Amino acid sequence: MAATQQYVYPDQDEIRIEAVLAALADPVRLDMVRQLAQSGTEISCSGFDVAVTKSTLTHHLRTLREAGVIMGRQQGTARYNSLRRKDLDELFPGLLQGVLAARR
Amino acid sequence: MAATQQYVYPDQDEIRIEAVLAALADPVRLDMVRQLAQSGTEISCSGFDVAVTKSTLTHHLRTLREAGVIMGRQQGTARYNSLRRKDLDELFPGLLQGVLAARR
DNA sequence: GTCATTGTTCGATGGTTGTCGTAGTTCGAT
DNA sequence: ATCGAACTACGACAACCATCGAACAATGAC
Repeated sequence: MAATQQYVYPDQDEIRIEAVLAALADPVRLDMVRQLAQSGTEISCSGFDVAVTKSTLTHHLRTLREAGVIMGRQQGTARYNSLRRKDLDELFPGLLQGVLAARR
Repeated sequence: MAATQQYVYPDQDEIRIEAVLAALADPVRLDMVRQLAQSGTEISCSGFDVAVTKSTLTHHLRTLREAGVIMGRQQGTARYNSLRRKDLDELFPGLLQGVLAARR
């Protein structure tokens, strides 16, 4: 199922800081978040520049989604992912900014 | 060895964001950091209010120390731990603030 | 319909980690 | 010098997790 399935995203008040931190702690996922933040737009699954297989990428996207870090929009066979920046900034003001300020 | 041993702390420029995030992602460690931030002072190992055994506490303190989140000062048999707030704020401005803003 | 593209799901696997109990070490006080 | 208090170190164990390959599902194009 490449597309039809509808995912459940945590409401803003269901986002837990521990889950967000754990999601951001992995190098691959942190890189994905950086790419999302830097692009400022949506990125399709295949659009991420990461050195893992498709199935591993799906795993990371699910982790980020369930933590409340990203949202997904379906279009055709493609799924476009975007940062939940507003939700995160409201809940944890400064967190994303601080994380993204880290030198790579 | 309760005291004599000198630990090596990462220099500020050796602190990696991934390690900091992983250190903060654990509920017990996050709670310890919250206690440090709220108290504004040092807390001895036995001064933390956590529901784990001493050996587990030592493990968490080591994780926080090696990630660059805390420093330790030896005095007698006690080790006083403090937040490396200045180092973290300089490296990742807003991160600590955002994490601490999270509702418990 | 057939096929390529896109993404998910399902084991399996190896590595990491949080937890504990036990033992050991250092320091200060008696 | 003996004792207790404060931590640390080590081994063990269960749980979790990042990774992959292979198989599957849905969409769009031909």
